[in-house]
Amino acid sequence: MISTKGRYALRVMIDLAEQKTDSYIPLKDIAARQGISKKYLEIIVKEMVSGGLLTGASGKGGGYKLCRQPEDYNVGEILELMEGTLSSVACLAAGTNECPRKEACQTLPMWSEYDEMVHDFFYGKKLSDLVR
Amino acid sequence: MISTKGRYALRVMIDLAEQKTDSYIPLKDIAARQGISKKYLEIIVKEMVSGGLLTGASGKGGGYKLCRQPEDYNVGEILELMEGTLSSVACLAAGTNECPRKEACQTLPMWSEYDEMVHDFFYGKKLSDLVR
DNA sequence: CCTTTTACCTACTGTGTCAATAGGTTTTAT
DNA sequence: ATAAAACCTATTGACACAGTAGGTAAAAGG
Repeated sequence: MISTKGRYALRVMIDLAEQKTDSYIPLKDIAARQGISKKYLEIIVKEMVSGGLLTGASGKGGGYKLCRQPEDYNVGEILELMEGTLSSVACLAAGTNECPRKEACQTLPMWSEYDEMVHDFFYGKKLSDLVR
Repeated sequence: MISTKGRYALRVMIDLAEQKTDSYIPLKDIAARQGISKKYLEIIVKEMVSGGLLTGASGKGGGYKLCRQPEDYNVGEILELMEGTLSSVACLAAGTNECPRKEACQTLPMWSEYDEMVHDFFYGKKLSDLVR
């Protein structure tokens, strides 16, 4: 299951993509519009900044903004950043030590095929596709 | 992520589908072949019996067997039984109270589309497709 | 009847993640 | 100087995951 982290992150991205202005948008406003705890969003947005999805600016007049055009983001990279992985099974997630049953495993090909389908689905959706 | 419950259940089903005989197979043997704790498998297999995937027989000569032909099972029903749901997001899982943002939500259509794709993938795979 | 083999049952546990909350400090524009 | 914002560290309660432990009931063979 996609956790709130991934889902909220996506909603923040959409919210920002819908803003007309090029100035920074305070998290307070985003939280209010989306009905999400601002404190919790802080954690999420922080990861999005360090992951290169957003830029933040402190101080009065500060906030967050996209650092690319909406059509230059895809949903997959957003979800993968927040969820850590999009893999369906532990043995296919990045950074996992190889399964000793790898060669004999009768389910691995199915999981691989599944993961590829999921990857293609989310990496094929642009942020701009979700904007009103 | 698919948990060990779902993955192990699938391996048990495949293991049973590969047996030539029609007699009951002791869990001990399945656990040994699959390299999974027998105690843990007990919990999983119990759910599979009550879910109608397997039949069990106590006593000497007892064990477990499939109650249908391998081509009459699909992977989706096995995973859904063990995982509870295959839904990608909480708001689409069965038994969840409706999201108040449902109408306005800009991500819901994507999650629905995704869930449909996942459903079709797993319900389109038969157990017999995974047998050697 | 007794023993062996098997499923079946209840309970517990350590670890980790999820979804936040709390309370600060630093930065920046006015 | 002040207000508004991001940024930072720590903590928490609830729950699921992945088992483990120790027993009871059932069935077959001798």
